[in-house]
Amino acid sequence: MLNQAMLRFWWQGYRATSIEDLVKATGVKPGSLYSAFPGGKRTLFLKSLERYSKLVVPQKLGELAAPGASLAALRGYFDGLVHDLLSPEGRQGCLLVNTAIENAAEDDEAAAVVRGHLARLEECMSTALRNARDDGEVRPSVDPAGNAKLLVATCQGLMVVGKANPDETLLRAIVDNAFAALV
Amino acid sequence: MLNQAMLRFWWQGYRATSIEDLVKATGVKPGSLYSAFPGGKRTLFLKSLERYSKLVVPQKLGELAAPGASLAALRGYFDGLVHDLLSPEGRQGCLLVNTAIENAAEDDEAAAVVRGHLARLEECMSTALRNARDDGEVRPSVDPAGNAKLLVATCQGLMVVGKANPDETLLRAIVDNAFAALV
DNA sequence: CTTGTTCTTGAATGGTCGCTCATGTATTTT
DNA sequence: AAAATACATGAGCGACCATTCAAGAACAAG
Repeated sequence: MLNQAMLRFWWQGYRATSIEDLVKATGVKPGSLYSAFPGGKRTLFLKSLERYSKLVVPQKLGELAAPGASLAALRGYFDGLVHDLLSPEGRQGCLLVNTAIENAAEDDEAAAVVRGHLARLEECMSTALRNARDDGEVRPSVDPAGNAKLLVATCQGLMVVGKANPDETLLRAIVDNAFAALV
Repeated sequence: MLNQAMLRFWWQGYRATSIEDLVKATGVKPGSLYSAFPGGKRTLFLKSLERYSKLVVPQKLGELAAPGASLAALRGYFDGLVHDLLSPEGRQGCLLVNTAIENAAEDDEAAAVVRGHLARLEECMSTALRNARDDGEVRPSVDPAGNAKLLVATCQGLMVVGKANPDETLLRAIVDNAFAALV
């Protein structure tokens, strides 16, 4: 049930997803839905965000989540992002990015989940950059903490651009140039 | 009327803005509204996008739109972005970024306006980078075309991050690191 | 089998949505 | 002044929204 809700919110957005959609998609009737999720649609949405954050995000992070992650893992994450944005199933982008735009301004709890995600992403990237620098894979002058923040922004931007213009050449150029700045 | 519509769509998003909102905000009654804008809400939205693109965007671009724009103008644009994201009136970010996330997947016409905006932005940044390189303000190895694409993504990402986490230190760090990679 | 309890159901609620159109009010033309 | 045309009005349309709740089904305990 929660999984279907997550998928719908992911694909269609919060406002565009109606309870009836979820009822039709899952077979769970309104009464059961509301007794299982007190607080209704919004609660369901917040739980969906958490589920996404705990199930989908780690899968997308892949090796990048490992403490020993290095430049290859970082690059792999970006390549995966590009691959997803170009595939029909990945066009919806990232639920948390969509939430940042659609809900963050009016829903502090949702914004907090997004902030948590961004912080985790930044941490992963920071360790990967530190490892890469220690291994001599990037310029010694690269500041891992600062460039992690930049790379977080870059991958959010990649998803905005990819959503409006899913062009492989363009997206690859963005990633290439982001990494060219590091070596 | 169109201006009010633009502001509402900008601040609240497409779905979250109802016709009644616009009627209340402008005093224009539903009948007049629909005879002035055949096609109803969606037409009004598309016209709002165009208005934004022609009125708000050039103002934000500032010197960056000039053919002689250089590194200072580019930096000025990013600083302006950060400033806006931190001010209460600027928290809504950019209407075209919001549209990319909320509507691009389901509305090709809206997506086309966003693509046009991104292309224009990329062009401005590309010229600014070329000028900067010719003036020796950035490394000679910097590829203006490629880095323009990257910077476009960076500023889209800046707005996503800024919407979820409007923290001055973080946003400034992103901009600083983006420009540090150029010199 | 009977009773008590939990879970499930879907019709119904009041509200809001985008949108229309008969009617009333200006404005122009004759 | 009268007629013709254009514009403005807002009550009302059917559809859909999130949500509730009385009634029924399924199950457990005695």
